[in-house]
Amino acid sequence: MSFEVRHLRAAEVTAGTLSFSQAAKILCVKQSALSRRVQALEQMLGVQLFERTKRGTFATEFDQAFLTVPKRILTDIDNLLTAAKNESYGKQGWLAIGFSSSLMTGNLRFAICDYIARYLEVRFDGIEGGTEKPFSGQQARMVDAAITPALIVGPGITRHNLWTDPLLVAAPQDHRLYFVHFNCVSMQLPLQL
Amino acid sequence: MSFEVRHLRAAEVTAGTLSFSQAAKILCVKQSALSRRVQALEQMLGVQLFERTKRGTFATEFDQAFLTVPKRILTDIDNLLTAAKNESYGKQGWLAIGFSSSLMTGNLRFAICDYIARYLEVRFDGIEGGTEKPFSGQQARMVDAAITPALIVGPGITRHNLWTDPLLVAAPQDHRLYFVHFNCVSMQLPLQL
DNA sequence: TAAAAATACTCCATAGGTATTTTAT
DNA sequence: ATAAAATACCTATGGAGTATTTTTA
Repeated sequence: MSFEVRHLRAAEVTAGTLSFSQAAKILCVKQSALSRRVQALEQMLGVQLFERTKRGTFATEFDQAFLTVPKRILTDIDNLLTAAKNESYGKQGWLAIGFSSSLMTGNLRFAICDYIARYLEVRFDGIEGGTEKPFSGQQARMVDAAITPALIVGPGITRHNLWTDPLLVAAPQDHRLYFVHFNCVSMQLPLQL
Repeated sequence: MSFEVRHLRAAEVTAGTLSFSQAAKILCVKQSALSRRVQALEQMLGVQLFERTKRGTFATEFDQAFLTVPKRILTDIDNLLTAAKNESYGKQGWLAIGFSSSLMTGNLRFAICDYIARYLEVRFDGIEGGTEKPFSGQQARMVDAAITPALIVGPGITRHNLWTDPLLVAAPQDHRLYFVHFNCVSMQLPLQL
């Protein structure tokens, strides 16, 4: 048997619901099918991910640590599909901003909404990542800029402090939209830059 | 049809060989099967990845940009499988070293072989990454240390120069094996540290 | 009783193999 | 003539549904 995306999806949803039956409903398969999927995954990994008692399903300690990686993989895949659909994308008028949902509140949310309303000709695409350093390395190349509390460094990446505490914007120095739109965002943000 | 890992593998290998026939051999399937896999992927993405002329197969412009992401996803998946297999792993006696295959030659290869032979009680697990900054972000937490020409920085990561040119070892500062075994590796490496 | 998970059994969808065609070198 | 890619056709593997069992609340 080969490792496939469906195994990761099964683990993800099951970990979310802590119930095979519910997870099966969400994934539109029967409980028996999902049960086997997770079993197959566990067998391939050689690790037990869930503890099944008759009064509930629990994630094992290992699973909790394990799951962060699949989450990122699945996010990557989702973004991949989205990005491909918008192939025209890389060309013009798009601004893809990566962010952690936990940051999308208060001033930041307001500033971005304002920007979207103000610059209608720029299509805005928010790509949500996990809560922890969501846009490192190559992923940073899928978004035009990332707003993150984590430290992203690398050749060709510049940062701007948004607040005095380490909340940064990281973007490729030579990015096509850098000079055109990025500065616009900066201007609109009611934040010290 | 659902998007699965095999589609990414097909695209990756095909982009590497620029030949469906060769890629099929590598993946141990028939040329016809691979051809259909890639077609299915292209259809799902709604984008042409390869240009098939009778005098060769070429990656489209989009594909070249596109492929960096699948590469990372596949590396993540491979590491996921490796790491899970060695769940006992995190506990003791394991040393997971990430490296780029291009580096695994000459002195470095010799040094590591020597270390393996000398410290039989330490199980060694090499995790191979791509040629470019293979072990960034979360990935760095899956290996005990990475040997890389790229600059890996982050909170809790220390580096040691192996050569005077920027070939570094990056490892979490508080890593359980850091003081115990990492220094041993250092001692055994016939390199200036 | 009800509800969740595992399992035996069956079925069929589909991924892959075989064979063939086309076209270019 | 050879070699690569696409396609039609067929096969069979394995994933999913159905039905059943077990156990707990």
